[in-house]
Amino acid sequence: MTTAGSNREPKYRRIAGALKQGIEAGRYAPGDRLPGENDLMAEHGVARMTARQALAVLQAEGLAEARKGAGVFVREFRPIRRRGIQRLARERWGSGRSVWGTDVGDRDLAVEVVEVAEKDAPEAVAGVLGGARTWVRDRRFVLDGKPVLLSVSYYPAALVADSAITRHDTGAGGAYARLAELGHEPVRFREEIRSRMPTADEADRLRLAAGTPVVLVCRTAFTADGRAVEVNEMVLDAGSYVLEYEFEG
Amino acid sequence: MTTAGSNREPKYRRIAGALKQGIEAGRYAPGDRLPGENDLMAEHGVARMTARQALAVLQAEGLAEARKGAGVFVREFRPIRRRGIQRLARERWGSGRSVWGTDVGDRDLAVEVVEVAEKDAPEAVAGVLGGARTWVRDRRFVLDGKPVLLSVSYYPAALVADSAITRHDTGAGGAYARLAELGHEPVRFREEIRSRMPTADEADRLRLAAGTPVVLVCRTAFTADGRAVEVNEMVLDAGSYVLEYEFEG
DNA sequence: CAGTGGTCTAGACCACGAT
DNA sequence: TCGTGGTCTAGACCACTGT
Repeated sequence: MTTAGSNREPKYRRIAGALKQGIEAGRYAPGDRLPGENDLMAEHGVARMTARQALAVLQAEGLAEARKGAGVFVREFRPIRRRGIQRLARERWGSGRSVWGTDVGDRDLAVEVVEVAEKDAPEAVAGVLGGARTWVRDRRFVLDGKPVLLSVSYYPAALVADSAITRHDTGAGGAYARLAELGHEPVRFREEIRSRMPTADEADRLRLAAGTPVVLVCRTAFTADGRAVEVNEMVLDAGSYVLEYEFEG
Repeated sequence: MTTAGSNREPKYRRIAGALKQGIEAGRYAPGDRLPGENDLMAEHGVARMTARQALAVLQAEGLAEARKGAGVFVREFRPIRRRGIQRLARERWGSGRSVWGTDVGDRDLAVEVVEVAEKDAPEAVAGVLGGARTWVRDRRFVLDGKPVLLSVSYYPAALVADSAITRHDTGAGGAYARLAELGHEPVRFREEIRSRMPTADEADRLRLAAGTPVVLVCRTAFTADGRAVEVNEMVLDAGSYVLEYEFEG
């Protein structure tokens, strides 16, 4: 087969490429349904598995999303902005004028408290906090009905045992206000960031489409005298967030 | 088929799960070869496509990597640490004691200059810099022979036209030193971070295995009077980096 | 060279979503 | 109910890697 000319690109890639072009050219807008397996089989004269492979490429790249019994649809990207320093963010310099324009989000954010319990922290966290015995606050953040963030916070048990941090509702000002009242106000923070594909559990709890990575943010909060009083491990839906940090050279 | 008991997990997932367990349990160490398609077909009595699907799961999750003609291998994760504020990073508080232990990297880092040219910047960048006419520095960073970072920097053409920023070698201290000499020293920075699956071109230029996301970092540098003098768009291999930021509340 | 993963076919049955 | 994507089979040929 294959008349003259070297066609060394696999069929499924050619098909995927054609679909991608269609998306970029705007022939398929975000939310639109793409041609289905049967359409591609007929149009390109290929077997079902080949058509599937083509659609799988778009899904793996995060461009499309399959809905069982309905079709494959073009995905949308409307992330929310998370600022490292909220206080400074409102200063005059450089305000507005961000490269990735995103809604600041006055949307409906719900916080589900999954669990609050006294537990041993993982080894790496225990090393930072100076002891394994911790109170753990496990929460999930849901934006407009879509889960976007899993958050697990660890506090040294000896420090917070008698505070509202051990209860579902930490009260006004949250855990940091309670730490401050205890004489351990966090004033400095370190955030470590990486990204990878989600585990099956993470994909489930964040309801992630295939082809969506997660961003891992690990925040450590320090008091003025350098003691670590909180480690917060967060798992973010990468399609829902843009992180922002500002600092001086 | 399927003797008693509801086995509603697809075969390929069961097989993938078994392989994952093997990795977690250490039966397959990083770099080891996993059972191949033929092995899985024989062991589980399935068709080739099904065995492939199982192996595809591990690759999509970034746990394994296929090498044509050789096999599928367990991947390793040894990222390098990139600090937002190098100066402050050496202060006493909180030094050491990071949650994700990673080599600070005294490894061999090569910088390839792909292109230095005067060009129109993309619309979003032009908006930040206050004009589309820019000098563009396109570079690729290679660590121990493995590409880890693509970097494209934009500078207002009117500002840097006569400086070494327009040449391949910017000289001692780099572009920031040249900007300082021109009276436009960058003193404040904003970095915006997101993550997604790579485009085919990015995967190619970073030699990414399937199942590896990229991290996008967009840095904007401001002078003391609030003028943006550089926008640097970076594409990082997510498997090669941990980003770190420190700030005060 | 033998073995590996990569691509592809032509069927099949299923669970699910919308109508 | 009908069309969709999801899973699976049993074959096949190819290009590549290693020895």
